[in-house]
Amino acid sequence: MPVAAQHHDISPAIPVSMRHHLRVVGSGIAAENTCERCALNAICVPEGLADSERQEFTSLIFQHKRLRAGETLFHAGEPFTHLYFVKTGSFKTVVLLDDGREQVTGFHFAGDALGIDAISSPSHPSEAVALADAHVCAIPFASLTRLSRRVEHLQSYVQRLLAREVVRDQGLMLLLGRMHAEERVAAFLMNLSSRFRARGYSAHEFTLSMAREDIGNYLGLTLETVSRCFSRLKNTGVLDVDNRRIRILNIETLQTAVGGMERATGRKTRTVGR
Amino acid sequence: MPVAAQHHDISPAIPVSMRHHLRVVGSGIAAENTCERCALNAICVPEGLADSERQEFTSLIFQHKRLRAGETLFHAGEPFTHLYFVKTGSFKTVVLLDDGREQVTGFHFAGDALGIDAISSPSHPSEAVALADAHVCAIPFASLTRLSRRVEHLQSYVQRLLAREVVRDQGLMLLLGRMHAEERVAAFLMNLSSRFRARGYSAHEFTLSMAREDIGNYLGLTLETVSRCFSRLKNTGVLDVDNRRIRILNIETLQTAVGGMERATGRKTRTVGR
DNA sequence: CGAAAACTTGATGGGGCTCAATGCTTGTGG
DNA sequence: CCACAAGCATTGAGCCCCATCAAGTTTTCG
Repeated sequence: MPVAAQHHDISPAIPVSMRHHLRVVGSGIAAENTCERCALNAICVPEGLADSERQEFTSLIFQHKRLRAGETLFHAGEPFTHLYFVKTGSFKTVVLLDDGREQVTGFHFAGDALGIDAISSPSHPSEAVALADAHVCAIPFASLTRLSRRVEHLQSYVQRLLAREVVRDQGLMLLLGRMHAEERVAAFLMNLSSRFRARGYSAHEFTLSMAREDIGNYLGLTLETVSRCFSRLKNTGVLDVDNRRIRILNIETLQTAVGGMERATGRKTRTVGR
Repeated sequence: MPVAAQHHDISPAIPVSMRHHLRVVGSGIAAENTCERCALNAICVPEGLADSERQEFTSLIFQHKRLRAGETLFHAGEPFTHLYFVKTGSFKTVVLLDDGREQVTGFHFAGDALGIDAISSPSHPSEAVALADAHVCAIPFASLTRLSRRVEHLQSYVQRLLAREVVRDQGLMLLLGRMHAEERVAAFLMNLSSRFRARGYSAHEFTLSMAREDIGNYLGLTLETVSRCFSRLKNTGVLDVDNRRIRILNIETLQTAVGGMERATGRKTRTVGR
């Protein structure tokens, strides 16, 4: 099975121009270290390392793991051993409540780290599920910690991963606490758009790798509400939505839809912000 | 002005038996280091340090700052220089949206750290406001980083602070995304209860230091809804609420009110979780 | 192809927001 | 010390956004 996107691989694959860098020897686990030639090098591998240190870092990655769509990379409560980096495909992370309720806390694409929230815990507080066939690198966290005692940059690297996660979570809290349904959906799309652009994909046209239900759960809405918001944005000419294919036709309007302007319909302006 | 609680200091003060440890010389900024005799020593100061290292850590605290109720410790966007620990009083932390909307992301009491979310950022992403007259210790973060290069335990200490914050945020996301109003209020009270117990105060009886509006903002509700939930819990005999004075009469019922059981009233059971 | 999953769209109702009035608490100045 | 103001909290009435329920349609995949 080739690594390149299949017809049902709806995740944002690495751009064609870069794909040859990602070839993995054999199937399943690849022993060969390919970081230096990996397209994601600049994203995963910390900056400011000396060549020897950089080599030490990349040599920590001794597992390349494959997952099929729907498979779980780690479950909540499982012992925390590795930090992961998404190479291809995409993931959702989910936290669970005792009574079975779930909250999707994030979507993760090529270059994103997985398992950050387990740092300093014995076990994973959340679980990570592949949304499409995926491929990850695994770094044993104990080794990373050991190495970071000698290599100064690595210390702040882990710190930066954690801090970025805190700020990201705060943004989601703002969304969940203070935004209306349509604002949440607009914010979600803008977020995807800028992340895809940062990875060298189109910011205006992309394919969602997650179901409406996952989006709804992430945004604190139902799948029906998400679907209706998509339709409304489509009818107002902001988006073109065809199943999971998204084309942003008017990114300025979408951006203003995030902020608190009065709604497009001439309804009474709410004092916005519950 | 004495450090001990005043009649309008409605924050959970350090228990009377411990107060003499907290006396600060003069007013304003105290130069003298008092960590060794501070009641919060076990909470703020990292464990597992050698005596000399512990002394180095506490010697970093060269500022003790006082704030009156309503004053801001740091604003969003301000350069990040210090990590703070609450000695007395209480704080709320708030993140801001461009259009003026705010989200309260947490309440912080004696022993809690402030400014964690600014680590690895040039500036504070959130702001911290004193809810009552307060007193904090300030640690210059650059010095802490420098020291943590030599002292191994300090490295994981900062990491643990950050990681704890991530997990805390995930809990709030679950609350904001998946819980009903009354569940949110119950969860909020249970959270306060256990934090007060951990600090040696009563878990059943305490005084809120924040307004209904702050609680509502924190929980993604309006102040009216919070007030109504309080009243309902009072009428069902779970709580005794008198303004900001809270007495938990039936902590088991309050706990079950957090999880997803059907509502107390005989209403139709919802499939819970939007 | 056929079944299951995913998505869309409509109808309906309720939880919580909005608006509004009132009571209570705290702080201030005469 | 009391009156007054300002802020905070409670309570009620009305209504809207979005969850729920229910088809019907499209897509996916064995």
